[in-house]
Amino acid sequence: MARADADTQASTPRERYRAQVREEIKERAREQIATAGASALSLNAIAKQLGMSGPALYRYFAGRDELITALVRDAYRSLADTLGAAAAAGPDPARLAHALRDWALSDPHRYFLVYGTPIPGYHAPEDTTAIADEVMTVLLDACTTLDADRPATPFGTHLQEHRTWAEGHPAPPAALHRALAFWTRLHGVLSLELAGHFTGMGFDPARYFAAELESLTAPLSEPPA
Amino acid sequence: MARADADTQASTPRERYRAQVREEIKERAREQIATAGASALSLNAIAKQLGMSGPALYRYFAGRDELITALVRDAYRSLADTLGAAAAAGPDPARLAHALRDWALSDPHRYFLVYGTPIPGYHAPEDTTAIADEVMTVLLDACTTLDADRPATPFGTHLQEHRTWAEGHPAPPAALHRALAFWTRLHGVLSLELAGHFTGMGFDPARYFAAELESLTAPLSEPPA
DNA sequence: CGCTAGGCGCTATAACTTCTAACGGCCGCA
DNA sequence: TGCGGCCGTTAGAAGTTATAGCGCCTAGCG
Repeated sequence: MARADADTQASTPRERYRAQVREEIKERAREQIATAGASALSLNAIAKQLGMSGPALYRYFAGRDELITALVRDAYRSLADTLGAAAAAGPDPARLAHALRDWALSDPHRYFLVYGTPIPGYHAPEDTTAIADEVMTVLLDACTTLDADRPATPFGTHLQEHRTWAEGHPAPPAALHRALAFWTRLHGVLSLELAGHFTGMGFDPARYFAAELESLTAPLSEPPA
Repeated sequence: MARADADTQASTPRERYRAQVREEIKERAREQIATAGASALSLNAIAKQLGMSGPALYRYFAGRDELITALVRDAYRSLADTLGAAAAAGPDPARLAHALRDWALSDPHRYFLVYGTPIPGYHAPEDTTAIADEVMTVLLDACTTLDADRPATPFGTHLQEHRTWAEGHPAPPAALHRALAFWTRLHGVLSLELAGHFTGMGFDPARYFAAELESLTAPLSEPPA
């Protein structure tokens, strides 16, 4: 679970207390987001829930934006840890996919903190892009074992020539292409499922996810239909 | 373009004026969303831009929610019209895909109004689900011409047994599967691209979109990598 | 042509939000 | 044991959504 947040480890009792309160604030924020959405997050309400009044929260977070940023970073971290743990059990893409789906379903709002509608003014801090790289590396590892000596697709060669996102990774073109497809196709399914766009359509999202996964792990072919 | 909104056509001069003001309010709202995001939409600011003050807007929209709902419905309508127009030029899935991408790129925020992070409390009005059906029908038409007599995939047979989303449509199982994949895969690419998750990765989003599209239109195979 | 009812926009107000400023008390460290 | 710094407080400014009630102006009817 890798629950050792960078916040939690502290030396002095003051810092320890501070980290604890920060964590509790984030917990309440998560609850609030789950019930009313990220846009309705109210610092005042959180403070009231914690028994302290209004501006006290500003000792812990510079403002609403910084609180949300912290939540986004935690979500990214949680995703990377989850996929990392799954990868540790074996570099199987299917295992990764199901870990991703379980992670997404276990807390949809957390998923949307990472992959949801972007906020125009908001710029992700550098460390989140580092975590994003981490995620891509895990994916690339799994795909590299899968198509070690697969011929390159046309788009794969384009990726080979523009692989700043896989700078130091030894993945061949086919693996680059597959990793990218892995990411976007599974996101396509999960994002629509979590947003409720499948409700009332009748079919089983889990089975469709499995079908898409199969199109991703199949040795070479597998049509969409 | 199908710019004849249901609002615009009115008989009495009063209703005409009212519809015009409503349209202008929505226009300003769109501008504001484009620059600051939907969550930062301010009725007060809109009113100020229109030269009238605050509560006057409530004559035209019951509140922030109803304004956003109207914008969502317009966005849905625009999407359905765009795809419908593309389909009228021929039931080619590739044409539909490019129409979709052009539509998405021409106004990313409009795309996220339809497919973005859902707001927990918010329930889409019935007519939007009707429009969603309309979109799916266009997709199913295109896919039906493509695999009229294609053998059913395993998941395709599941879809065949749970096709409440394609109730009256004559699409065969293979077409059902392909239409669904069309939707989710292209959404996967577009959603990540519009949200900026591809920036800095180096490759060309348009080429990747084309590659995914090819995986969707290929007669039977085409691997991800 | 004139009169009236209703839509329209206004101000005032309430309740809410984020966030800054200044004050007091407690806690931990030396 | 002292004292510096962190913490939480209240007060307040500026913003938001939304309601209430007032007048004007106009469209439409007699």
